[in-house]
Parts: sequence; C-alpha cells; structure tokens
Amino acid sequence: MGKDEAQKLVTTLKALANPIRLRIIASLVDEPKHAYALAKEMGLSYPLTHLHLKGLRKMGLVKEIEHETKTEGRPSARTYAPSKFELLLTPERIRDILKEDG
Amino acid sequence: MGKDEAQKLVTTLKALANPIRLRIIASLVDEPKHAYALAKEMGLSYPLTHLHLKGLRKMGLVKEIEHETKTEGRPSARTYAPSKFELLLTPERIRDILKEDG
DNA sequence: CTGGTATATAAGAAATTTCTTATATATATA
DNA sequence: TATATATATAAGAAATTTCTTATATACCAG
Repeated sequence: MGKDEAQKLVTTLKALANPIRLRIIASLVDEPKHAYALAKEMGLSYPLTHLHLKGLRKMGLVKEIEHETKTEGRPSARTYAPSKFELLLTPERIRDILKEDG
Repeated sequence: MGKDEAQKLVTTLKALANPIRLRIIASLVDEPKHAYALAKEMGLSYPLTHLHLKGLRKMGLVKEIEHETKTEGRPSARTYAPSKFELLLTPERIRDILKEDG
C-alpha cells in the first residue's frame, strides 16, 4: 500500500484550483489568523470560508497553529497558517508520478 | 495590461486537476500522438479525449507538433506533445502571484 | 439580554465540470 | 462499398463543486 500518489496529486491540484482557496493561502502567509477574521477580511460568509479552509486542511495545505494569545477570550479561537508545501510540476514529473502506481 | 496572473494560475491548476488530463500529459511525454490514438490507448471515447485535449491546448500545456510522417495517409492527422511547462507552487509564491494584480 | 466574536454543520440551490450520444466530414484499404 | 482511421462539434444528461441560508452552541462586553 501507500500508493496512489496520482490520486493525491489530483486532489491537491483540485484544492489549489480555486481563487478563494488561493487567496486564503496568500492571506495566511502574511499573517496566520482565525477563520472568522479571514471571512471578514475577504468579504465572505463564515460558512463558505470554513468550507474552503476545511478542504485546505484536509489536504494538509493549511494547518492549525498554537494560539497566539492575541485575539484571546472567545471560545477556542483556532489560528490557521499555510503548511510549508512545495509542488513542482513539469510534464516529466507528471509522467513519473503516474507511472509509480499504474 | 499583462495582468491577472492569478486568474491564469487558477485556470492552469483547473486544467491540471483532472486524472484524465494528467494521464494525457503523461502519455504524450513518452510519445507524441494523435487524439484518436490517444483515445484508443486510454480506453476513452474520441469526443471525451478531444474535449480534454482541447482544454490542455487552450492553456498551452499541450501543443500540436509537425507531422511525424508516421501514421501517414488519413485526413490531416494532428500530432500532440506536452509543452515544456514548469509550475512551482509554495505558499509564498501563491501570495506573490496574487499580490501582483490585487 | 442584546450584540459582536467565534465555532461547526446540514440542507438545498446554483453553477460548473464531466461525460455520452449523435451528427457530420474525409481518406485509405480490403 | 463497407470498415477502420481521423477530425470536429453540439446537445443534453450526469456528476461534482460551490455557495447560501438556516440551525445550534458558546463567551464576553455593554
């Protein structure tokens, strides 16, 4: 097992292939923040922001970091930051990844 | 002009975020071929293959190359090969690309 | 006790993407 | 002329993704 590198590549690309999710990553690089603050900053509803964030978290592109003791007080405020991913795609790499797992 | 690098990134990622389109690129890296041959090889209908190929061509990820004088004869057989693209994605690059064209 | 901050999720609508089927054209070979 | 090769596209069905609205919980300040 431990295969299907190809399927993982597709889901990672799908996670990235969305303007809102790219903006979320861009915003969190500058400064890690809560889903609620992110929603306000981006002019989006909280549920939509939460949804996109969930997709990014599931793919490991964004992670929850330990509380900055900044916006303190409210119920368990979760701060998010982008993971340190690096994705390099060329035709040859795509072929190599797809060949690994028929 | 020359703007909206961000939108181009999204459409490129969308073009890549599909298992069939990744398989098409992988197959064409090994050997450039016609849409028809590609469809047969992949076990897909010609119209579906043509559709995916069209999307890849539109984004410049696949290009038509000059006839190999190989499968000669039939009506204007068009041979395709992947373009030499290179896409490197990190959180910082995403931020930089999105900042260029607010 | 109301409003603002903060979380999470479900249901369904809306939009987009994906895929099939049908149509049309054209050539070379058996 | 029938078959296999080869192209292109349109119409609509099917599937998936995206987004809104509603619901529920919880804490703190005024």
